[in-house]
Amino acid sequence: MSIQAVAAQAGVSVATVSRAFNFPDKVTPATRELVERVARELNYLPNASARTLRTQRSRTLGVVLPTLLNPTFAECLQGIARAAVAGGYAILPVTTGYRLDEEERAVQLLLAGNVDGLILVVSNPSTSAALQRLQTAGVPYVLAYNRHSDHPCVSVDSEGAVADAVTRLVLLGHRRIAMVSGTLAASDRAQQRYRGYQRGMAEAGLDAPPLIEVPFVETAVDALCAELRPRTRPTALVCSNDLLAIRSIRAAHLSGLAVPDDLSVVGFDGIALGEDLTPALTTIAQPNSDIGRHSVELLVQAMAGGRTLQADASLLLPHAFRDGESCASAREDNDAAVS
Amino acid sequence: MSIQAVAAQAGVSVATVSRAFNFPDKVTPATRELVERVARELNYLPNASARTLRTQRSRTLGVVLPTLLNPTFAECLQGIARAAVAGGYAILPVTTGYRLDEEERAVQLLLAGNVDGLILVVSNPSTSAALQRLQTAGVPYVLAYNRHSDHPCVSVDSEGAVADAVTRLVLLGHRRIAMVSGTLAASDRAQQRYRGYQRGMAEAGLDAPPLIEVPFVETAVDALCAELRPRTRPTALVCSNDLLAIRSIRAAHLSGLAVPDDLSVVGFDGIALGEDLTPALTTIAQPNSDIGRHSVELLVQAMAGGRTLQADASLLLPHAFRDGESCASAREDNDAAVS
DNA sequence: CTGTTAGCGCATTCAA
DNA sequence: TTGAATGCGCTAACAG
Repeated sequence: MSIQAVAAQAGVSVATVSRAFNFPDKVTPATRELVERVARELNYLPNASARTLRTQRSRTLGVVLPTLLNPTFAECLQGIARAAVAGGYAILPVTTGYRLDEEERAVQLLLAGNVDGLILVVSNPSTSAALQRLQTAGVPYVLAYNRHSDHPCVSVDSEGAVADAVTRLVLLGHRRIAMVSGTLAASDRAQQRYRGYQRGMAEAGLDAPPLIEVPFVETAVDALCAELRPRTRPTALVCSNDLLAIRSIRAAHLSGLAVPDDLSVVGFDGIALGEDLTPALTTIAQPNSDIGRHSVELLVQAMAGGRTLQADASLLLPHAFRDGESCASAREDNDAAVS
Repeated sequence: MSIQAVAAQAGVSVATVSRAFNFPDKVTPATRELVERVARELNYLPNASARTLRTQRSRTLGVVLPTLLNPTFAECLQGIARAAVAGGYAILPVTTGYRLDEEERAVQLLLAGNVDGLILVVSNPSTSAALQRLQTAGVPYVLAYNRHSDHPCVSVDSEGAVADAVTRLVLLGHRRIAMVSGTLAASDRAQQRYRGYQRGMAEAGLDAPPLIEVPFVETAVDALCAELRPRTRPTALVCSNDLLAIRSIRAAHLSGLAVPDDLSVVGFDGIALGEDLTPALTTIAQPNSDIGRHSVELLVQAMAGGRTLQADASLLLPHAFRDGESCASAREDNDAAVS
């Protein structure tokens, strides 16, 4: 069903049909209605490829995310989708599974698909070959969650947030506070959060035990259990994301520890699911949906001006410490337990 | 960066460049390498829109899902993505938020985008206007999770699975078994699962209390709490999906009930997260990733033959009762509690 | 093995 | 206000 067919059936030229759709004001109300009626009857849909080819714009935004199995990114994507539709854009989401080669492949795919701009969560902005490509291609983009002074980013102050969380735990009487993180090398957020942990511990004058580093994708509850052995176990765990926090709680249970009585657990991300858990997850909540929304708005705004986004357009969104039930005061006998 | 530029730079015709990419065997190794080198130097990417317009195929599959906030569909999408890549297809996922108008809008968008085929989870195959459109458009499609004798579907026997689950609960000594479901009208799966519940109860000679129906999207833990009031409360809950099961466990906790000691909870879906929870979710596990994979394979196979998929190609995949910790024998005093 | 050329469906000049 | 004609980038005849 092409514009030709509609034009023929309506007894007008293809140009008129095109105008009736794109500039309704530029045709007589009579002809417009005629065209619309015929189009409807014929089930006509403007061909997106042809339109993109002709106009050199697709009104589509590419979205590159690590995974949708982490609700954080699913929530963000929903924010992106909503804002994109509102701005008259479609989205084309792709996941990378935290793999660099996939990151590059994704950007390549999206570029070939003529997206007008990109929103991406990359492993590490400093070293991302995908970003390099984008820069040279001159395609507007914005990073979400990532934080880097050379790129336009929409993020939160992960480092400060974690440092604050550590301070809270210290105020609750905790001394042995450990951090659980996904593979540091695979995520600049993990690195920032780890720095925040180190800073918080240092400020409290506490020794930071070695980072408990586990894979992002697999469950690794067993590995976590190993870290909760009685003699050396921490009384509080700061987790680099909510999924890890959930697994840590599981590991505690398997190790015979009660949360929060024997072990406090703090997450990071603020996934909605966390509030429905028992114990409800105590976490540093990011405005995931808003991160998506703002990313779109920044991008669309820049594109409207025919510009690419610059680093100085970066946005730092507020986070919030969300009090749940997975965190409590250190018990007296905990000190005994670890000594 | 167009094929023209590459051709000029390499000193060959555009046809040769095209061949070098699409039929490497049809050009001399020398020219192929030349073209490849030049293309790389120029950062050339074949324009997908132009290619689609010309060939009338996009090598893209549209995917219509209710939401990605339910990990079930995120897991399925991952299966789809993996299989699609393996088959040389890209995917274009869209969510509908369980809304019919969005369902139709999504199909429209994808059709305009020239997808070669669609995988969709619709509200109700019988009444879906979107499906109607697809049929008349003659575009190949397959339904995932939905089950209907007039359409090609990849699904599990939800009804039988829930009936079996009820039987298991009865064997554990439960008599007051209630069902928690999302809005029935918004999902044929919910309807099938409810029928399974009714059948299971009937077969056990038990009275089925009224369905506890809550919204799909909101949390509705409060509403669930209301259903757990002492005098009439069930001793076991069969939930139409894992998210509802999680919320039910939360509601139990808020109501002062222990799971599984005071209340058994069975979910449906088998989301990976469920295994990391405490208590680990007892659930009817669907092979979410496989549902996605098989959907793609069926579709790709049909498209390769230039056909649309017919209802008789439908696949019924095996489900499994996954034993967790949210389910236990009915306690003696439970009968006292409800009497 | 390689080049020339037409046309996919559409938006957009330029004329009328 | 409308129509005719051009070309976006590419692939697929067809010719050489």
